[in-house]
Amino acid sequence: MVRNNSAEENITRYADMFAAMGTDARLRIMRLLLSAHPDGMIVGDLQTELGIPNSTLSHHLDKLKNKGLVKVRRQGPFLWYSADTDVLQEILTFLFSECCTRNKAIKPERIVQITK
Amino acid sequence: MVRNNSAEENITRYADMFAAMGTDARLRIMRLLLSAHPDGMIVGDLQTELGIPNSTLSHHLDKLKNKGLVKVRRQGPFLWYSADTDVLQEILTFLFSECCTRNKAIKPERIVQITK
DNA sequence: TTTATATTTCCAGTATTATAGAAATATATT
DNA sequence: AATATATTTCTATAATACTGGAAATATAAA
Repeated sequence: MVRNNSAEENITRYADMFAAMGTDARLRIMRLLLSAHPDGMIVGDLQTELGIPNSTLSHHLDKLKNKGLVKVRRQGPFLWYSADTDVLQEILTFLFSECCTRNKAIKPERIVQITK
Repeated sequence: MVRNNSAEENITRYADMFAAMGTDARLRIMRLLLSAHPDGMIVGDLQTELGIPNSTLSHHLDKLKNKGLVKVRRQGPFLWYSADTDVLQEILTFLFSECCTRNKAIKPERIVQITK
């Protein structure tokens, strides 16, 4: 997929991704998937871990998938969901750019411990 | 304000902040305020710049203020809104921690150009 | 081909959010 | 006090999103 990378033309896309992470349930899903990276987790285990009804969980996963935050692969009867780290990196880079690079509102060293 | 800083107990708070940045209008507001940091901008100029009706803009600013992303100060008849960089730094640190530190799903150098 | 398990889709109810015109409030100026 | 400007609050509507039970689908195993 060819992706326009100028911040200006991607605002809506970033806003949508923030919205996708903008509920308690979905942010917890992302955290769980990151903790299980790169394998990810199957839906059933997410459900057990989070205590969310299957259909509700399925809707959340669908939204995360649609906004590009997670990927899925099937293995037999199981669906393995995993965090899309390329996209998460894009989000981090966007925020970092807006706050630290473009506008120097925040000093990078307040976010990253730069070890020499 | 004493703030619990363990990620686990702050998930809902972070989710709310992502949701606050999760619309086109509000993400554009944040970008504008960052570009005008640290002074910020008055509501009228935001309105002119973004072309949003005053009452709609006021609701968006209210949400951003409530979730802690912006601060306000009055100067005569003008309200100056500015990005709360302490809170933005918290968000960046949270994301960085989840993706890079806690789980090593993303390498830090893919986000920050570390210049020596 | 029957049965079991995993997950989604269908459907619907409820809640939340976004939008914006009009009226109200707050501050300043004359 | 009267007027002007800035911004919010009131009020309402429409749109979107969250939730979850029940039925449907997909895969595998016996």
